[in-house]
Amino acid sequence: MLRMSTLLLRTLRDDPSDAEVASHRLLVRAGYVRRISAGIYSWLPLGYITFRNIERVVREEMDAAGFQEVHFPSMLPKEPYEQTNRWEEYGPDLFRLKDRKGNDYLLGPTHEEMFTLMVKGEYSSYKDLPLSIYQIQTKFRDEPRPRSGIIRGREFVMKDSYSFDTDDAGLELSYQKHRDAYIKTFTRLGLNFNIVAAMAGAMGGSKSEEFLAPCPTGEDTYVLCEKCGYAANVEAMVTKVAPFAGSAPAAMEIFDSPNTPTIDSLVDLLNEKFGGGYSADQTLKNVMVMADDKAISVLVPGDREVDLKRLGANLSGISDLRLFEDADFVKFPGLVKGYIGPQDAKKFGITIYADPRIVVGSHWVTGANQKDKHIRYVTNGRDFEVDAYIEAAEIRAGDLCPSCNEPVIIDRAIEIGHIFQLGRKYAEALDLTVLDQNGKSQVVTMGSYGIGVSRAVAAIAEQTHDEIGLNWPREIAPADVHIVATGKDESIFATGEKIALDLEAKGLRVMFDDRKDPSAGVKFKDAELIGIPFIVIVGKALAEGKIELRVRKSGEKSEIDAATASDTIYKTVTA
RNA sequence: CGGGGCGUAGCGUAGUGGCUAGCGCGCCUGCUUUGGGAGCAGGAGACCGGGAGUUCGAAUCUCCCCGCCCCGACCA
Repeated sequence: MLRMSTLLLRTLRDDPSDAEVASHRLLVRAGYVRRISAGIYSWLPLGYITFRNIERVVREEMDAAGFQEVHFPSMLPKEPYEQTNRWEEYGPDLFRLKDRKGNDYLLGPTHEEMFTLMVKGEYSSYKDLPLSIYQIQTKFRDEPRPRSGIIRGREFVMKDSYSFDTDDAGLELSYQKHRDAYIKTFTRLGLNFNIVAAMAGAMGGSKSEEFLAPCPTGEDTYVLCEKCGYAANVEAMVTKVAPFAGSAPAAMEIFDSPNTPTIDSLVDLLNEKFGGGYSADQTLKNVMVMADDKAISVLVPGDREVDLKRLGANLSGISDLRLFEDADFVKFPGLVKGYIGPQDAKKFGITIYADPRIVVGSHWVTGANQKDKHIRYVTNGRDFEVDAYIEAAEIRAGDLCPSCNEPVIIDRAIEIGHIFQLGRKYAEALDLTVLDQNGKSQVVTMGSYGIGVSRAVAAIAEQTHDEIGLNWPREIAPADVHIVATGKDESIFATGEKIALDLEAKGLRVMFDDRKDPSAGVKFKDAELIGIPFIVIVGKALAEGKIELRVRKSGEKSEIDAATASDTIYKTVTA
């Protein structure tokens, strides 16, 4: 039993000045967490109970799926991370330290290397696979910007799993098993979530999906089709286009266009010159980008910007992307800033990437590669060739869903889980092989799967709180029932105590506000703030043999008989 | 890393060169009170983020440093 008279808990009446998002504000006010440093938090008793409840649910679901739990140290030697090149690649996000002999260590940001080596150390036959193992572990990442309380911390707890298979079909199966286990886990945690297509990107590998908990203060933006349920990370959103249906255009025609530095000014000029009917989406923007010191041109309709994040995610093998600067234009004298068109790109030796909307046969108004001149009827396939189509244009609400053609919305969410088909990147780097049926060495293929356990505390708080406080689903709440004793009569406290003990005997978890001093109002406010799902009030109604039972979520109140209170409460709670 | 804001008691804050740094919450003692953050009386708690400087005098002005929050870049 949690007794409030002795519980290490001090609720705050005012919002802490450094907290903005609801979960952070309420978790601090209700005495669940305290900030130690930027992105580093301590858990007080209520918070730690809640955290462990979530951890327990995650563990139970992983075990139920047949995954085995292991545990690695947080502090790890540099060498495995050098073998996979991540000692370098991770850059300043990696917490590094040295021992007294000057050897390098790191605080693990994620544990692919260690898991791979563990399997390598124990297994060497295809008969041992498939295998899925996991740990629940504190991770360290020196984030450039920790924020939103425990949503993005520098120290956080993650459940990370890894699957090991001999072939792609096996990996797909392991991936699906994790996907199913994640669905069960998040459903049990009471979270609303969408599974969205994501880019595997920096982790290497192919298929990847994110589990996103929608919430207005979330930091991830994603695309959602409310009609068919299609959901995708902005980077992974696919543009659906129809083939060009119009008639063949006239030959290219150059025209004067002084003082038209922007698309808007160009559209105005077009309408003035050619009698109206032009809009920005008929113009073609040639965005020059430096991709690891190679100049590329990205074509997008004039009404859209290039989204460098999308471009980067869809261009494989490029580590540094930036827009052309003046110094770059100097290196390409043929490119007239503000008047670039794709029709001469071959001459300049520039690779052309195009948004899928630039379909073969479509014609565009674009720059004439001469100062103060534009050109129209520039036709894809006739006047220029696209080297590769790429998803690089910005995504907007109202863009069409690639699976059902309805307009999509853009929504915000907290990322609570991520599943990847990693492939053989780590197994190759660390030489994890098994012998197959023919006695031949096979490189193992891997999947990697994460759940933000500490982050889930905040995500659930975000999705379930209301104006007056936290509001936990029963399974993860710090207790099932919060009994408030209020009044001066000793029988009130004795009755509260009796009900608490009865409920505990029935297997419920109880928090008992047995404090003598605080007034009724204080106790009610605290109970609402703390957010245990059922609140029982033993107070002045006891004189008439009544006790009040409240449901935190709905605010519903009922009077029950004191004599049979624990039975009634038990039934209501477990209903 | 760029832009903006902030740092005064456990929390929220007032205080733009002048007395012993003020108030609310919380905390301690006593009395009263007990169904919506009670009342009265008394009390404890602050090297005003740190350092250097200007000044007769600095929380207040100047410089440097540190820390924190928000937006962006970046990232689970």
